[in-house]
Amino acid sequence: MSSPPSVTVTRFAPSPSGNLHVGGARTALFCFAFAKGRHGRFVLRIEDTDQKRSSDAASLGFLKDLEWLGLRWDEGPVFEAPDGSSIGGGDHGPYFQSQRLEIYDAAITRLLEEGKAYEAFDTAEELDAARAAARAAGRPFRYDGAAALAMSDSDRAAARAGGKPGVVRFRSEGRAVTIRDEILGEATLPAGEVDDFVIRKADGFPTYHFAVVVDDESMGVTHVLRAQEHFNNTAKHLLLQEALGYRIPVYAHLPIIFNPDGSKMSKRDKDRALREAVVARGLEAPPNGRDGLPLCDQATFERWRGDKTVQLPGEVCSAIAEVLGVELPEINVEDFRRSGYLPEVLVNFLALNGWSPGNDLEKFDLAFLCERFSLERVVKTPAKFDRAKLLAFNLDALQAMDGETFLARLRAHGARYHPEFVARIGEANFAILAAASHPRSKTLDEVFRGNRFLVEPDDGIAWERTKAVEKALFKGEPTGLELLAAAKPELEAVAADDWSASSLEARLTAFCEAREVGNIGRIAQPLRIAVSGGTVSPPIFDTLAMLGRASTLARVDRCLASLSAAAS
RNA sequence: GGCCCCUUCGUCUAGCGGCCAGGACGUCAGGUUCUCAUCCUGAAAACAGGAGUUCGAUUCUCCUAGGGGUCACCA
Repeated sequence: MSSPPSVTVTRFAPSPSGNLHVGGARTALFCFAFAKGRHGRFVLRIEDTDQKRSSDAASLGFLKDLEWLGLRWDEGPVFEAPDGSSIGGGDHGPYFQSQRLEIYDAAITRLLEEGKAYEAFDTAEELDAARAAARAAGRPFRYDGAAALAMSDSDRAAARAGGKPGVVRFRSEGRAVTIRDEILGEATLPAGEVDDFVIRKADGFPTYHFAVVVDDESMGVTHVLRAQEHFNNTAKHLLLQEALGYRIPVYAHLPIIFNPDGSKMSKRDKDRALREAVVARGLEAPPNGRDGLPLCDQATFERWRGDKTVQLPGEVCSAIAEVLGVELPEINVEDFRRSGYLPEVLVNFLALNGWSPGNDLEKFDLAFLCERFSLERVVKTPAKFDRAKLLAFNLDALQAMDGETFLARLRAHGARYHPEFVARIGEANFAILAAASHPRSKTLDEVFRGNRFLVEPDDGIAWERTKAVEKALFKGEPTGLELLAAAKPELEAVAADDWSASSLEARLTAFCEAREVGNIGRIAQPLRIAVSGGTVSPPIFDTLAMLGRASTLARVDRCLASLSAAAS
């Protein structure tokens, strides 16, 4: 059943090698918005024609990320969303290219029969040599099909029988091709630019170019929105479409998203960040994980440490970073989710890289984007991904929430990424923590990362003698430590069943006034250090309330004992 | 290197022949605050360069420079 041409159909066609990264997410977002805004269909197709690089686990990861962003596909792999609803399916499947081999073969057979494609039996070595020769001569390599074309049927039969793996190449005849693009305009690749490219690999799988063209046709795709790096490829696709008698979809090539330094965003950035940290610390061996075993073997670690081109598996990279306390740059959608960004914020921010609604409007949701998105307003220039602005957007969105929503979303994030923390802190205290953190958090995750002291055992608190700690504890008259000792009886005077932020505040405010120590900060800071080990925590009375009477007093005692001795 | 594309504050962008070139993030300077963060005021900050076209160019054309993409049996 094919769609009437009046229906807009877009598709997002990732290859499942790795995770969905923000560039891909932005492409998917625009595809989604464009289709939805025109009451069309958004198709998801998995381009797994590279057997070496594809894996089932990776393709499933994509689905989860897209769903999280709110980009539900109308057709594609079937996926059960967390809310129990089902996404995907459709009449144009299968949606995994690896399951569509017969379809491609039929089309290739047709081209072969019509003389628009031919078999070739060049070895990788021969091709490499030809490429090297072209390079040495200072000209670009273009495949010369003369020899393959000159083969007779019996030559080919002999080659096949001899077990020589052959490929099928498209006969482009070196024609000039004009590409029409909704964003970039019109461009002509001169004759000779497109050579006889491979359409079926020796392993029997189609190449990307061929599969894309066949699938876009059979899935009724009317608009191809994809990254600008595909612009030149369009010439090949146009040639194939003409040879196969297909419709030509509208093309729109989206600007690429880069790192702030202009490099491509990729997993490599994580390896680089981790390697720098490892080298800076002089680490010679892989650290141990929670189970006490090294996170990877010594040889792998050394090779990775010394060679910038070597990458560690993603999980190993993250695990080592976590043990070392190194923050890796977020690259994949999952990374941003783990870091505590909101999906609606990521959607909003991603849309702003390459598109804007005009009129100085920056904050909007997915529905607005669907309604307003248009190709005319997509810019031509590549964007550099600005995490600082994303962070500011996230803060704004967090602050715009009501307390209840913040609590619910914080809880969901905690359940997913910090289950032990959530279990230990308990329901009532979690609510206090959420309320106290709400006005001061830029991400969901920092609430958990920054407040570990709340769930540590009392004797697990260690006091680092940083400058800020020294100042708060040992400077002034009286010193912070002396004030802390003096305030201890005040804390003890608050009964366990009266232990709340408000009673503590009343008590300690009175204490400050009586002692004429002035600002409440004079006692807040020593207390904060005593109970948390550091100089940063939620407002002090909330902090003490969450800790409870016993823990607070135990920690103050330990602090006094440990640091008074050190001071003298 | 060949071919293709691109060029407004540090960054994301608005602008579609006549604007004191606007907004946001960031930065800087003040202020509020028990830490952190938030919050409030204010400021600095851009049309890559050169020729044209035009009464008039950020806007149109060309050239130069710079940036990007692509030249696989990867997508």
